[in-house]
Amino acid sequence: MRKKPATLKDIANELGVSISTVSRALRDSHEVGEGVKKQVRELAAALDYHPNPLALGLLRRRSFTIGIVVPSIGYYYNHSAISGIEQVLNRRGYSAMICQSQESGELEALHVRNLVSSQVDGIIASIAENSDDTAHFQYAREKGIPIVFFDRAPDFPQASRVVIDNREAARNAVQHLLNAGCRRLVYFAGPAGLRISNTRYEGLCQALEASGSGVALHRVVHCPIHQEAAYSAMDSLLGDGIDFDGVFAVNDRVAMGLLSALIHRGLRVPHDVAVIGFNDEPYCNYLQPGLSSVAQPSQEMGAAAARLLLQHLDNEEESLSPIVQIFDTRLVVRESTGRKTGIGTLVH
Amino acid sequence: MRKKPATLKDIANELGVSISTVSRALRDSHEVGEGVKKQVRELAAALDYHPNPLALGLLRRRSFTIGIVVPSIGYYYNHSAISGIEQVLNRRGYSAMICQSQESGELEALHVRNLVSSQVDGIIASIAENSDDTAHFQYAREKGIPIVFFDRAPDFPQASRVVIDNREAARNAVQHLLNAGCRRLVYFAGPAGLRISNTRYEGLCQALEASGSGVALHRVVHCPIHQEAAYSAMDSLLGDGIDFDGVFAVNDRVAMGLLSALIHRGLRVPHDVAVIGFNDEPYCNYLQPGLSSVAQPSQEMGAAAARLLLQHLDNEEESLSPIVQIFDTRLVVRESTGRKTGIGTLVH
DNA sequence: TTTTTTTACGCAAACCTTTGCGTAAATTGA
DNA sequence: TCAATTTACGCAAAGGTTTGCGTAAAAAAA
Repeated sequence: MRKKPATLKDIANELGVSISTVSRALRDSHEVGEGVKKQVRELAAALDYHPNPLALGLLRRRSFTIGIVVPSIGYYYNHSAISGIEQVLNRRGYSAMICQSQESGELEALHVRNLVSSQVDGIIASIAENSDDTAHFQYAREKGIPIVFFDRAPDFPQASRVVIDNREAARNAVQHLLNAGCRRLVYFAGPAGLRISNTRYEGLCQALEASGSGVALHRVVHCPIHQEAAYSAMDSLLGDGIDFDGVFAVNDRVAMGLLSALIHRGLRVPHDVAVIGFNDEPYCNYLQPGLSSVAQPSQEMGAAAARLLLQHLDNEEESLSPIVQIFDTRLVVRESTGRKTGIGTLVH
Repeated sequence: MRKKPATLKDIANELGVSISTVSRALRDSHEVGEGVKKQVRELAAALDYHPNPLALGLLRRRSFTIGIVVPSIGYYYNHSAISGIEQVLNRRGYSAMICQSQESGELEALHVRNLVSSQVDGIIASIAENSDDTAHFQYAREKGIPIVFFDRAPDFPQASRVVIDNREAARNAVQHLLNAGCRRLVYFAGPAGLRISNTRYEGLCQALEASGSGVALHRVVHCPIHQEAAYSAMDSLLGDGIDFDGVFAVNDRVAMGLLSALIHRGLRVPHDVAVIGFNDEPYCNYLQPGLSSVAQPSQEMGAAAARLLLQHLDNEEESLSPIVQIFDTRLVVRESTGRKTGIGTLVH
């Protein structure tokens, strides 16, 4: 037996006034006498009245629901960002529908169209790895639904985005590898269709060019974003007899897998091979050796994306033009890129 | 400029029929002629009509929003469970408000009361570590809002729960340590007020008792659920000169931290000390040595919790009595509890 | 005192949908 | 052919809230 929540009508009937008066009293309108106001407020508190969000939404033509679409909530970056999104959203009374594309463009499109059917007020998204078709986002935009991308954004100028400078971040990471003495690099790029990975590749090339001769990229390795896949990929790379002394990985999952393969093959990290990842996941510091990485302020970026979306929702009519926010990254140096001549961290 | 979604009225006006007829036509009522039905359906498709969820909700007295309260979305168990919850919920058109208690009972209470104000249809929760005050859940129940706990459940018989048998799981884990040859154990229990930790402690004791003499629990260590805290705690434990050869940790975060401290202190795992954690987080396999752990089907448990909640919502009036679902755990054995006489995995 | 202004409230529409009930017209049965 | 039934639709209420407009009574101004 569900208790019916108190409504304005309940208060109005009890007090013998009209519903409008109660509504105005609770909003502290000057059109209501002080005596009545006081009575209304007291009774509202006694009945534990809370305005019905659906009625408000119906009136305001808002569902107060936004859609979140990410490849996987399992990625540290994503659940960390969602955490930031939720914190901003909850304060404003919004709730979220979280959808996982599982790195599938088709599933992503399905989710987005479902969200539009559900009449969400806005969408925050990080796209699937091979998602170059943006028809579903176009569809949402045509319905007037604002979109904010974060982390992985497609080429879609009609939406705001919260991202990092992937080129620069990669350049810095690779420069760090070079500074550590690496000369023959391998790039573990993740899936071939991943835009941010390609952008990071450009940064990698820039760093190589800037450093002049004597350094080279010996291989770009593609594999799914799994530890296992990265492990296998590194294992077969070593089997091929490729000669390298530094690895830049598109993210920490991949780095974690390949690191494990290196160790199991008897290579010393960083003595034989230095490794750097991306995202600075919480376990990086606890791998052996500790994994150097590029840290992104994921939670802040999620919060920023949510704030941006709210901003678009608040300026509904003026149709705010898309905004791009670029966040800074931070290089976190650990043992996996320690100086080659340094004391090996693996010597227990 | 927000496009107004098509409504029944739009279709009705266009076709010169009444709103009710359109509504019935779309629901394929026998009270509408075939010709009209066809016209309505075609126009609905052309206008890309989707029923307004708020109007439906208002009518059905449902917000189609549920609240999720967890200590932190950063814990693997939680975001994995949330993933399962969302999948079940989204299919039924529900959205979620995710709240993090940050392990604070006060914040948890605040969140729950806010959710009640937001008139959520139900709540799925895993409680904060020291949350023995259940007044806020009581408050929600009095409003007729169904609650399903998962993982960490308080002593609150008016709500369903989806849990594991923590006593048995701990007993098995400790038995495994004993089988591996451990005789002097330490329990890294996490925060003192954590119910599941205390229950696991009971399981630990049962395993010790069952194994007769010759084995003993040498210390119970309390610390917050952080790698850093666990590292420090283990570090000072070693400083105290406590003699032990096996560690059972309340979860993998704690295990990861203490493992790191052991390694840095020069101890060999599992040769000198065997370690087992809980939850089987994705990185367990990639620590050095690989961390043995107790796996819970977190995503399935989240999905089960969501299904249970929907079940309660569907049987609203009959007021289904609380249901308890207990899931099986699985021991995942890795190097950290490998045979003492085995080849050390640390020898690179 | 009369007129104008202010105060303090109520009515009703709007937001969108479902559904019980009423009712013409068409169909069936006698 | 007339009554009884069926078919196919419309009306209106309900769900909870906000808000423009109308209007009595009270207060202020003339």
